[in-house]
Amino acid sequence: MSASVRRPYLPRDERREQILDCALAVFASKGFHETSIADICGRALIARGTLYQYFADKRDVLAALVDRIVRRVIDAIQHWTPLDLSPDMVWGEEENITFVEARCRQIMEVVFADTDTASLILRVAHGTGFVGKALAQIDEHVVGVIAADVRAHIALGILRPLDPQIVAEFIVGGIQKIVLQALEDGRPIDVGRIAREIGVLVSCGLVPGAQGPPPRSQAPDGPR
Amino acid sequence: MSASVRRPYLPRDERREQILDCALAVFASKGFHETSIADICGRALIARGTLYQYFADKRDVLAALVDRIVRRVIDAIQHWTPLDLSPDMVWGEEENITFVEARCRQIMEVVFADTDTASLILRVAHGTGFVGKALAQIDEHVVGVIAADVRAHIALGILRPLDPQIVAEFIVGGIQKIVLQALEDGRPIDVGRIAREIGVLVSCGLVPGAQGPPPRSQAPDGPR
Amino acid sequence: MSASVRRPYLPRDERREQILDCALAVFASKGFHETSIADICGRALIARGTLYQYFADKRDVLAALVDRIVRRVIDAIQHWTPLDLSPDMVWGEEENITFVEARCRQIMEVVFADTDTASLILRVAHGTGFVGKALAQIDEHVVGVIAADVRAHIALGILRPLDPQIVAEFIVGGIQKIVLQALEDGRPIDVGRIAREIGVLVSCGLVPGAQGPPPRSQAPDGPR
Amino acid sequence: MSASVRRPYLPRDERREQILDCALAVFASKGFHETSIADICGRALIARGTLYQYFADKRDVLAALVDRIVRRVIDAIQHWTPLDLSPDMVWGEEENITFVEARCRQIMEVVFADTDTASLILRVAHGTGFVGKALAQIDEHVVGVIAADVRAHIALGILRPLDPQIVAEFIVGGIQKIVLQALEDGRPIDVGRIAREIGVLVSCGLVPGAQGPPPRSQAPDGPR
DNA sequence: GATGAATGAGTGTTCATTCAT
DNA sequence: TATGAATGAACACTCATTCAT
Repeated sequence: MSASVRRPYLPRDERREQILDCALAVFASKGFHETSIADICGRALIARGTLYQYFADKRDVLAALVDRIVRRVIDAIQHWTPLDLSPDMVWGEEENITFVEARCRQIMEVVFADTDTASLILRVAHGTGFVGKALAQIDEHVVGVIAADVRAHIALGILRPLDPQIVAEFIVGGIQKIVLQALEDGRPIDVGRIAREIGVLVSCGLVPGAQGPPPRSQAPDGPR
Repeated sequence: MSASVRRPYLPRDERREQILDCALAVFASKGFHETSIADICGRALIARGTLYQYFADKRDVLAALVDRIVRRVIDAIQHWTPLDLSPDMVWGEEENITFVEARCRQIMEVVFADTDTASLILRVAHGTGFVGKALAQIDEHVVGVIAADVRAHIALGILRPLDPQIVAEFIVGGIQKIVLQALEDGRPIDVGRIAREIGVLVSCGLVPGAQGPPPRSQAPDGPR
Repeated sequence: MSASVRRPYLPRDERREQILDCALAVFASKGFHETSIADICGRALIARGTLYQYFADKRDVLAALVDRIVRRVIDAIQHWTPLDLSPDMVWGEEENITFVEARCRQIMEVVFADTDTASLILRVAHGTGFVGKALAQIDEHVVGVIAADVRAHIALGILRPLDPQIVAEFIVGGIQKIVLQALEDGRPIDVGRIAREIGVLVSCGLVPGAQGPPPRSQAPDGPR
Repeated sequence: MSASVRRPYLPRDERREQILDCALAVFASKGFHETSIADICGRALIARGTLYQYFADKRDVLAALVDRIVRRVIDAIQHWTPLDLSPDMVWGEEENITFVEARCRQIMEVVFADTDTASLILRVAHGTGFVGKALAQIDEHVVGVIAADVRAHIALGILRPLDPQIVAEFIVGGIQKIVLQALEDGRPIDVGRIAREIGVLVSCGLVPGAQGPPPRSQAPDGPR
């Protein structure tokens, strides 16, 4: 991202951010343990000692990075459109599909601020103990929102009475898997299409019902 | 698991297996990088040098471990009951639920040979490059089987024409997430219940259709 | 040589040279394999890790050392006075003795920059594969110069038609043996005397001819 | 040499000799430090532990090997034809050449029991402290014999009064160098030719005297 | 006598971290 | 503030040697 020209004496905050940018890039591509302080500093064009003026140690760099991500994600989630459950609203199959679809898109977009962030969250997360805790917050929040959605709908009798927590974890995990797989295969991600597929799947299930969703123009027609 | 007496001149193959058992336990609980050769040997009650009579180096231990797991899992998958698509079969909603349920149970059981294996697969997997490649095989196989199932059903018009690959990845990812979450929370896993929920969700969707599944006794009625 | 104070933040090049000096001393006295990194660092009063900021590994230290020696020796050889073969020159027995004597002195002086270097060249040389290759260059150069001298003289009919290569190797080997023997016995080396003896031997042979060299004051008169 | 078929339960002395043969081969080609016990045992087709029933440790193997060589060489030297100095013998230039030639041939033949022995003596010798001492005996003996020859001739006025020790070391060193060089280049060694050349060189010198040696059929006529 | 499983001291090497400049 | 030389704890790995079988 940054990797700007050598510009000594940067204002403190900017330098800190720059280091974090570089660290993110390197962590994402090599993983935490495989990344050396030298890697980060090399990319940031600073001496190794300089980094220690901004961070206590290597873990602290990752911690700050994760913290920044968690803050951003949770902040984004807070601005998600809440579920509209006004009693006079008609909530049919199509409404539900659209809603799930929207949520999926939101999740992917929040995790996909950029590829590096996604990679860090999905790959580096597990494995490094102390980070797991922090990143778990993200999942908790996302899963929490979904679970709340589901629970509310169930309470209204709009949705089938499944375990909201399981459903939420299942959905989030499914999305993450698809993203992760694309990441590892180096495939691009068609957010719109994936979100729609998941929307239909989660809302209507695999077995075609009487009033299944109307066919769409970009409807998939087979295996990829 | 292992933890035998001091210097008990084990036959070559047994010792090797024992070391792998110990390595699995330690890797699962501490991660690859945090685990030292001394950790493994300490648990196996052998000298550090002994390990090197069986494995070329530390990576080789993990590689052998992963290899063993991959072999077991793939072998297990090979024995999964194939999809019965005899033309005279009536394939309704309930049949599909049961089928998905069974598959979920199979996946969880294969990954849950034991907790350590699950932890290794789900947590250590991503991160160390060469392991990712090997473990990816497992996912590929599992996803492949599911995708094939879905594709076959779609071809028969039994299932909605969604992208089989996406559906398969979604299901596998969802299951993994639920397992992983339970693992991290230290919660036990009610394989039967989870499988049923997923079966219903994936088959019928959240929106209750005309002929949804019949209510069950142990139906969930709220958040956990 | 070296042995400076603790932690004296030396400029990069100086530190490198100092480490090489220390390495030379230790390698010369203990040999490559018997020398540990700790030995070198102990002598240089630096931490073990510091050495690795200047050299890739242990072999690299020896390689750098040998490289430095080879460079110096070959450089010295390049400045040796070439053979004067102007046609009007009278080239008799005495001239030849003096010439051989001078060459011997040059060889010994080049190898005797110091005792450690001599020891390294003559003792450590053979044994460690990659060093042999490098040090072979020195011998090749020296032998090459001698052989060229002999060949030129033979062409002019001044010298007996013996095989120049054999003669050159014989002379160089003879000198090395004498030096090595002195080194192992801890004897000092009387370069002048040895050079003169070899000069006479090689020029006139053991059998006294008609016009042999005139007697000298310090002529040896028996066994040592 | 040996490396015979697997024949367990060999008579003690034969097995010992076989191990020494194998050790010689490996030491000669890889050097002492680069050779592992496993190398030797692998070649001898015995288990590693077996070696320790014949030798105390690795050094002991080399020591025994060197001892065997020293014994053989010194024994051979003892049977060298002594110098014939009967007063009625005519000792001219040609006699001296022939004598030196014979001695050279003897030296090379003794050192050339086989290539491996030569390699061991000339390459492994220096470098490994304790072996140096043992192998020094060989040199001492050889040099001693030559020096005695020279000294005796000088006393009779047959040879020029040079330092016998220096002359002897020079000759031995020269021969060793030629052999060593051939060894390293993988060249074969023409013992006869080399001996003759050295004979002439050492006896008559490079400067052609009045009655130099008569031309021979295989006289060299230029550089190789 | 022969085996090879087990040992563990010894060493090379890495790299996050410190600190004099 | 920025530097990079210096550090040293930590660790992987080797291999001669022992000893139960």
